[in-house]
Amino acid sequence: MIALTDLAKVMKALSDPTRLHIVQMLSTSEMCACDILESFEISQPTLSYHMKNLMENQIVTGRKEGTWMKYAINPIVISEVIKYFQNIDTSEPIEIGCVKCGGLD
Amino acid sequence: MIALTDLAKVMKALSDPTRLHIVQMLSTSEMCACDILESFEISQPTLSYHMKNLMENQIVTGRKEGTWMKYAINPIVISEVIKYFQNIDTSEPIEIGCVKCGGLD
DNA sequence: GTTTAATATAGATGGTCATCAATATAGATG
DNA sequence: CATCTATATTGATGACCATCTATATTAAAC
Repeated sequence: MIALTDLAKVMKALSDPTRLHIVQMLSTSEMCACDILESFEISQPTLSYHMKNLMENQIVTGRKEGTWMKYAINPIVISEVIKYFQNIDTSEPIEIGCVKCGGLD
Repeated sequence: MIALTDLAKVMKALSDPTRLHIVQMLSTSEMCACDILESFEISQPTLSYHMKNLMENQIVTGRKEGTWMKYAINPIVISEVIKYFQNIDTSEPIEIGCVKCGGLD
């Protein structure tokens, strides 16, 4: 199971609409930076900054091919994130009742 | 499907270790603020700030019971988050090849 | 080897965030 | 109503973020 601090970093990396959109684009195919850039209204350095962020948090991988940088999703981290949220989702909310305020009876 | 801008807000709300931990605690039972507070080394106003954040982003619900505020997970938003990631995960990465750099011939 | 194309880095800037101490509100209880 | 308890709001602060322009690096191509 992924550590909470690491998960928080992954979430922070995904807390920007531009990066979320990039991840979505990469889910269907590996892409180079130049092609990703065309889909956005941001400058080239800003895209580079976003890609660095996504790579540092293991969300995407990058490989150099000549002058191009080809980016792809890292499915391992994605499935770790899914595991965490499925764990949240499937835990039946139980009425335990807290120490001070009671709750059930 | 949830909009990317809304999803980004949810992700931002979940990009803090304290809030992630709170969500994890709430996954097993509804809790009052006072009990949540005991698990952390933060001040009461800081917890209140985090809970407001989680509520504004629909991640948790809150109901007043006397002086106590009882918080619970909102499973709907959690499942929306899961949907996004599953969509990323299950899309087979296809080598499409970009306009400029080719890829597959 | 000079030019051109793709990407990265540096520096600056306005904005947002997590936190705290202090104070306010709201409800229960004597 | 005075008091105590639980929670919320306010105002301040240092840290981090997304973005830009300008510049550097890297690799291909001529």
